[in-house]
Amino acid sequence: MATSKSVDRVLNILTRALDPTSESTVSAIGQDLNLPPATVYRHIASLTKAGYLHKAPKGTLVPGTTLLERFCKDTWHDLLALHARPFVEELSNRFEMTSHLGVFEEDMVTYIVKAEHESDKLFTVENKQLEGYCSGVGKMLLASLPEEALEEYLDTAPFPRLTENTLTEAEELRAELAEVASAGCAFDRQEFDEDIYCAAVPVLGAFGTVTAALSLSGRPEVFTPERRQQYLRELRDRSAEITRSVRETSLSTQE
Amino acid sequence: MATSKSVDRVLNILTRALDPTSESTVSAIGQDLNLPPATVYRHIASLTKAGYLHKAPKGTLVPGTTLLERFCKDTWHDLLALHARPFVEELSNRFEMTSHLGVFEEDMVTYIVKAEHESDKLFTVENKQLEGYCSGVGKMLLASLPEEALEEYLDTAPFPRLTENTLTEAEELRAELAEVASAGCAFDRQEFDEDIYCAAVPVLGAFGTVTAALSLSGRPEVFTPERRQQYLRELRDRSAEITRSVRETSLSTQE
DNA sequence: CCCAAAATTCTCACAATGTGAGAATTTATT
DNA sequence: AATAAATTCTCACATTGTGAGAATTTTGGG
Repeated sequence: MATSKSVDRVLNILTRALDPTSESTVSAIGQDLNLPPATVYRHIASLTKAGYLHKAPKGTLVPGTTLLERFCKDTWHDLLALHARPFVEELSNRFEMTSHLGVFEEDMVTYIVKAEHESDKLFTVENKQLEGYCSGVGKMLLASLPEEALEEYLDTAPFPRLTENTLTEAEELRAELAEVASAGCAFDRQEFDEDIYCAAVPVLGAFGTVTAALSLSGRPEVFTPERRQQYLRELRDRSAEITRSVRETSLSTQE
Repeated sequence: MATSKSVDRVLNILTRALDPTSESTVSAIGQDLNLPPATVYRHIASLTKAGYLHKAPKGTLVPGTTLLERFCKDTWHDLLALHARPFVEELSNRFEMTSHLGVFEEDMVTYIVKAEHESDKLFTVENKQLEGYCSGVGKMLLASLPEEALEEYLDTAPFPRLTENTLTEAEELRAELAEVASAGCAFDRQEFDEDIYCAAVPVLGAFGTVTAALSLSGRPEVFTPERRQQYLRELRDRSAEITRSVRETSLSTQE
């Protein structure tokens, strides 16, 4: 029963902070558990840094990004969308193309942020679900699924053919997703629509795993090999910034 | 930046264990974070004791009761029902009356466990929702609500009158609930049905707060003052056993 | 706008407390 | 039954967490 004091204290603090019935302010917790302020602050700093708690405006503590990502998918998606939007818009403006941020829910892709350029409109809509097997974001997310979940998805094959490039067979898609996984990016090569090409990269969350995917879509002509590389570079940079932005909010302001 | 090593380690372990994409076995975590087994085990013991993790059969770690109660209401209710059932049945048999375990959801009471004696059937059904203001379980749960939530509920007054004892006005109910809160038990004095009397006590969860209520219902005649005391004693004992049972599972077997 | 009262962060010296190797035990696996 | 793995225990050491108090920032009245 060699249980460590500091750890037990921290967990008590966390539990107390997560208790929905009592106001969770830093010093109230100190009172309740009668711990000296210095100690409580130190520990709450750890909890905050690790994404378990988040300091909301008026000094109250609320569940942090780690807990949200794991247990409150909707709230997490909202938070992610909030932080990602500026970057998605930046991408769209820079390249005069459409940029999406999408997540995976019940075998479907949901675009939670979309920014398009007036010159090049797409039919997609925020918060509407669409199939995963035939889009850049979808394939990126599928490729990041745990083994069994992916196999379950592949069991629903064959998939409806939408263009001559669509991957309709389980075997084709499995191979493609393996490549996507190892490359860390996905392309939709006119698999959904003859006139759309797309590049997508993963966005990492609190667990260091793929929580969303970020994409740029446009007319096939612009996706020359060298441009593709440029797009990927930009997408990767923005993706990293999104991850950082969400993580940092855990440490600083707003909800 | 005086952050403590053991605490940071524990939080890393917890995060790693909660990561849904990788198998969370005790030693796999040790590998990943390269920590010596002794250390990992010690810390996981703390996490388990505090209800943040739970050792599932084959050695995998799953979210514990504290997290479930706070973030996965449905799973929590299932778990609670599983553990409570034997005690609810015991109560029903012992007194040849009906016993319920109920929780509060969106302003309504849901009975998640019911045991009745053949001699004294009630019309209630497991998992069906019913109003809170006119039952023992309902009043016990209402009385345990945080201030604002209760006021919000009271704003929906007046409540439909079901018998001549029904508390229909916000003011009446507020006063009654204050008494219930301070007494730590609630009676339904034929407020819902002329032929039913009921006693209810709270059931505490991982936060030490009221997570459910346990009741005995029967014909009014049997609720003599001295019998009432006996019922309350039994209810309180069973309630404590339910709490203990759920908590201990965090330390031992099954999911 | 300013002052008082909290709240929060920092500093630091001390020893209490967490540490990890390894032995001992229990539990899977063949 | 035998072997391997997983888990718990033991223990001596110094690393690391501790909390009082001072210093700084933020908050909230008036």
